[in-house]
Amino acid sequence: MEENSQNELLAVRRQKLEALRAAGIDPFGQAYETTGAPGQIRAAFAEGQKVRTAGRITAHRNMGKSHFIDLSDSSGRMQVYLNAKEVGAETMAVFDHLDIGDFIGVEGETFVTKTGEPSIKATSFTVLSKSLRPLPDKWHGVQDTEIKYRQRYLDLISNPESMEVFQKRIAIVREIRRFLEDRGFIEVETPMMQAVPGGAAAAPFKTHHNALGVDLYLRIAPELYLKRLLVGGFSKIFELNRNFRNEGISRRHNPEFTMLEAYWACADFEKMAELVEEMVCHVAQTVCGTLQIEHKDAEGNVLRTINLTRPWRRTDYADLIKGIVPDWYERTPEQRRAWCIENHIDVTHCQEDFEVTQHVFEKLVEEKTMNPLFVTRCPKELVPLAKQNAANQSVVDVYELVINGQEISPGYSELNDPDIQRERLEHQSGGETQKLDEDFLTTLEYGMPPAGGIGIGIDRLVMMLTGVESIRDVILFPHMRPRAGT
RNA sequence: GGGUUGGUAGCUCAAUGGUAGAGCAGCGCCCUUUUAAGGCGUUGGUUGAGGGUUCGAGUCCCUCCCAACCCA
Repeated sequence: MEENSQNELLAVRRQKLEALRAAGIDPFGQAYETTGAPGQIRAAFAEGQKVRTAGRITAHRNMGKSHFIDLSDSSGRMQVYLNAKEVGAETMAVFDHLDIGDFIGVEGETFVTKTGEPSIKATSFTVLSKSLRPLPDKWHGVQDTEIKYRQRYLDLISNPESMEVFQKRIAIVREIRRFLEDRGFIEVETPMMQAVPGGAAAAPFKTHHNALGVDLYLRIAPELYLKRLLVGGFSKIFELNRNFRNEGISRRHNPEFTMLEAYWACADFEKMAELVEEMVCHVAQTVCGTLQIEHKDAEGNVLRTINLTRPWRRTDYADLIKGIVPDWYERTPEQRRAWCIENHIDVTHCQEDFEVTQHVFEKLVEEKTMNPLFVTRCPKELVPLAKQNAANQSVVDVYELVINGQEISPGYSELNDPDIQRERLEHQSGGETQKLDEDFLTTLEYGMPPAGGIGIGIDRLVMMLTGVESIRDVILFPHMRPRAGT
């Protein structure tokens, strides 16, 4: 396939490459000083300015003796006008060897065309990089999901809406950092390779350190190390980085994903809920400019609007369950299972009674909750690292924040009693349990201040704020099965 | 892991079991303010891979690969 059809398109570009070289022009040029990126010049446009800019040629409109080209990069697009009479025949001969996809630098003066388009009238241009392969369709861009994910650069070049989502993601992460730092939290870095993969219940990736001769695991959560820092005297810390879980890939799961965890000494889960509420609203207001987040389908119809207006609803876990089945907690475990079967909720995979209840919660509360909801005081079995409630030892002082039908953020009053922590970790039950990190338990014995802690799944937060349905659309390079030859 | 849908030109998409097409891109020509520029002409295919059924397969059957969606 590469031999025939593709090669004809490639051959033409290779010929132009050689033609440039024959004309004494380096097709892969040097540094080029600019007065601004294409999108910046367009955004701050003023007529009659001498400017220099650089970018990729993404469109070419040939009028005979004059040409219009679009130069683009992540900043946006700027039109360049090239007139044979003004730049001369020699320069136009060089221009004939350029293609859509090439990078050039342009020098000229700004003006507005008679159709009102801000433009640069080029006096000269410089070849910065020859593109040897054709770009995707200029109008439809890349539609093939496989190409979008495997060759993200093509998606970014040709699909402005994809570029916009990633720009928003970058802004969201930046605003979260700014928000936390403004409130006195400092960002720390803890190990991504851990001897005991703790802090969550998940299958880890295993690796090996040759010099030490030990197996290590990519972290599934930073929690236990951040708590070691609370013991060490830090009182307001956060880490915003990657976690790794060796589990299935789906619309909502990528093997590596970005997590924010923050800890605040002498705070509790209620104070953390306040913090998260403020933070998400700050980010939405700053990045999206609104607290009403519209999710649209491919045709642009609004599917739903998520209303982030404060205050956010807070309801106890048990009350939410009772809202579905009022006498749920008066029933026996067998009766609860029977109710699930009657109501077509598959709980065959649930080993323990609390898992049955949790499954009902996930299907009938979580998945149906679009606007923010803090689910408070969850069953203690679900959260072995949180403090038990003083009045009701069967629940823990936590919230689970649900937005957009997904768990976006948990927040705890952190368990700081080393003996209870040991017991809770040793007596976990159900399908998923956490590893026992002896070194962490020893650390707790030195004394950890009471603290509030939160986690926020950044990918899911970005999905919620940008209205995309798949985690792959908010991760630049989502994991795919490797393909031979690529 | 199970189910559904899909894979055709560089890209976006067509094609009752009966000669594989269009638009864009490319190439050639015309055009000095266009913007999915326009007009005329033109190149380009092992239809994801491999088997099978048939006079004849992009299309039907089987196996495999890749992807998306749903379920677990």
